[in-house]
Amino acid sequence: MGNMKNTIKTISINLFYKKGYFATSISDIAREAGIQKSSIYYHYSNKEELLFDILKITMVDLDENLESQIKGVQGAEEKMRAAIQSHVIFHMERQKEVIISDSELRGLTVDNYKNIMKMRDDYERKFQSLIKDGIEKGIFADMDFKVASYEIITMCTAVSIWFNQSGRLSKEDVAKIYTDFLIHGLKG
Amino acid sequence: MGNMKNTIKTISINLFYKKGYFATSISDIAREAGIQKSSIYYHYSNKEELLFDILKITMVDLDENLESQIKGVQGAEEKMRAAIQSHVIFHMERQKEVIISDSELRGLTVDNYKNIMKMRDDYERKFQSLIKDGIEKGIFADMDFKVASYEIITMCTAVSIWFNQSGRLSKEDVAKIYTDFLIHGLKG
DNA sequence: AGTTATCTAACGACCGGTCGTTAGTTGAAT
DNA sequence: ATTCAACTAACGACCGGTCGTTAGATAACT
Repeated sequence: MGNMKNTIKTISINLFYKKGYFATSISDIAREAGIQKSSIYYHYSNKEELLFDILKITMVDLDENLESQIKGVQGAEEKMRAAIQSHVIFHMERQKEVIISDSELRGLTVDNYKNIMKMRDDYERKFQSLIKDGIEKGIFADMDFKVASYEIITMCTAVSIWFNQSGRLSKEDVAKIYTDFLIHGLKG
Repeated sequence: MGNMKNTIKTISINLFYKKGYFATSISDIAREAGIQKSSIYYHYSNKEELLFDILKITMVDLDENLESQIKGVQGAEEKMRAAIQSHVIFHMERQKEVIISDSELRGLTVDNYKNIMKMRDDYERKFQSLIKDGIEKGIFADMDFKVASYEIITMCTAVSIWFNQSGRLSKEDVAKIYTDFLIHGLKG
């Protein structure tokens, strides 16, 4: 699996997802990694840093994913379609990490919490810009763009909860359904 | 505040909401209630029963709310509007409890978990029936009714996360925005 | 007298984290 | 080429503290 630090991170993602951050002990992680719990502290200075590392990387990847997918796309509707698709597919591919990101923010101390929330706000504002742009161009109906961004992001984020990799629908199927549904909502 | 059992429940809702179920200790609850932690055990046989009590009542109320709001309403679209409005408004009025319901299911043992999930499934199926009905009558576009139910329910549930009682928008404003947006999505 | 509600006191288990130590590796100085 | 200091990665024992829970005493009300 490569180096131990990565092993610890991967195991932590699985355990935090399965049992939750607080219910997962350092001993649990060490046991699965096949080392003593004290050895964890060579790689991470405390439990929270481990959580923060996971949350931070997930947010960075999510944001980079969005930027790369909308870059170069022309037209307000097409840009929004790309953004929705990017968000939905990321949340199907990185299910465990995004579920941790949504449910374990309480494990962070103030500074780290603010750090993550800042990234979230920035990400949210990118969707709001896309909505505003579509409204100004008359492609989307006139609406409260902030509420619209919450509607879109929360709905697309929740796909991580119910989507089943080996289920009836492919990621592309789901992305298409979500995109069409939301574009109709935006066009009004 | 009435009897102690109710006081304990109300305090628990606030603490579970603010700090999370696992991070809230029986001592925390007792301290706020002004009693010793052992006295909690006179009213609840263990910590999980306290959580289960909160989750169960919330689900029962949510379901009763839905039934009473769609009862007597005529027409597939109008019935769906009533259902969405019922769900959204409940999630703005009972923010703390529904957030606990969505994030603390891991605190339940198998039997209690199954109990709650059964109620959730039943509730979900009621939305699916409404969608199927609208599709059959040609009012909604032809679509995957299961995915559509996930789209609607998860989006409307998440209103509990961002809605601010003393914010810019009233509950009725938000309900209207959500209902219109989703009906457009359903009509395609 | 009996019941209800609370108290004090303690329990065993487990937690996150620290400590001193060790074995193996690396890299520069001699 | 050999020596030696620093670094990496891990060990196992242990700490103070908190947790949920239980047992038994006690006070207040009916």
